[in-house]
Amino acid sequence: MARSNHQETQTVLRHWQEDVPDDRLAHLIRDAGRVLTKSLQTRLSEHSVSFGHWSFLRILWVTEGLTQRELSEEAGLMEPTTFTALKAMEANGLIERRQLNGNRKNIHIYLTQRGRDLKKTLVPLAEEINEIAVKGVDDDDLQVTRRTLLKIISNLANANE
Amino acid sequence: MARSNHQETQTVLRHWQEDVPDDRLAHLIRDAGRVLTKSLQTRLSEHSVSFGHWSFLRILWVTEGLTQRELSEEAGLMEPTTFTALKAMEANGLIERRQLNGNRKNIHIYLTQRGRDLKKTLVPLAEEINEIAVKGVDDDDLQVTRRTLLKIISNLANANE
DNA sequence: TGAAAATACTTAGATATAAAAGCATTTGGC
DNA sequence: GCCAAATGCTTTTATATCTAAGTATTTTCA
Repeated sequence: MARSNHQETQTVLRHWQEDVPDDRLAHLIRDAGRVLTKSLQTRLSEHSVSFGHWSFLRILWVTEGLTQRELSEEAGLMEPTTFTALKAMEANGLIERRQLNGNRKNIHIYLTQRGRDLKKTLVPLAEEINEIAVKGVDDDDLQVTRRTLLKIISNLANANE
Repeated sequence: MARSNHQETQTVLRHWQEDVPDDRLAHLIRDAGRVLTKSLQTRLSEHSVSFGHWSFLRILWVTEGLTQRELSEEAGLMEPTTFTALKAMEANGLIERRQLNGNRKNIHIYLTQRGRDLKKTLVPLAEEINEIAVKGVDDDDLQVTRRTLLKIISNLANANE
């Protein structure tokens, strides 16, 4: 598995060193995202946590009791995505879905002890990947990259208005 | 549709202007990729082309007759992804899958006239999105961003060895 | 030359994600 | 206080992608 993973990332790399198509920046950004996601996914799967669940755990480790909708906003994902992920996480014993104060509409999400405990195991994995990813990159360059990506997101947000 | 798209990208934006979690660079890269993909997807769908099909059209506009495996490599995607996409593209009349020279193993992919003609329509869409995305960004910053992303991909490729 | 190895495609099943539409509940204004 | 609008969750359906495993074909080499 590490093997084919390696081959795959090598392929992505070679691709980028060779031909440079017209919409290359978009393509490059997507590829980087894919490699990052896959690296995390591989490590998380050793703890039976999927990438999608990680996104919500991260938020819940900071704030429990949010509604599904609030979680969607925080995660930047659509509600059906959130819904499906949370249902699975409930089934896996990572969270509980509770209705409070007689309100039958809002569903609040709380971690189980198991979900809470995973923080200590999983956060270091993400930090490790970040360290690996940016090794040898100037801090200045990272700043520029962050700024550029934010600008791209903002430009497209306004254009899709 | 443009509306909810807008709201969604706005949500992503707000998210990034507010809290800054620990693995923020990875998250930021993925978000940028998602916004870029969605922008292209929206425009492509007006021509009944999905984003997945676009990836292969782009390659085929440069070189026809590649095998499925070669296309996978070029696109940086796994074979089942390629297989499924090409089957659908064949059904949509964008490509033809042919066996040559009595070789019953390799399948070579050719564009139909319709597939070929789409180039004039679709390439400008991608160019437009790129222009919008990088508007107001320094050329130098773009260079730095490209270099940084490449380095990230390369770092992770080596780490997954 | 015939069996083992390598190659190429295909199938099956899983995850991540979204759009659209439906249903139930709450809220706000008259 | 009631009804219309807004809100929040759920279902359905679709796309994009992967891993793992299966099948068929070609190549290699003993």
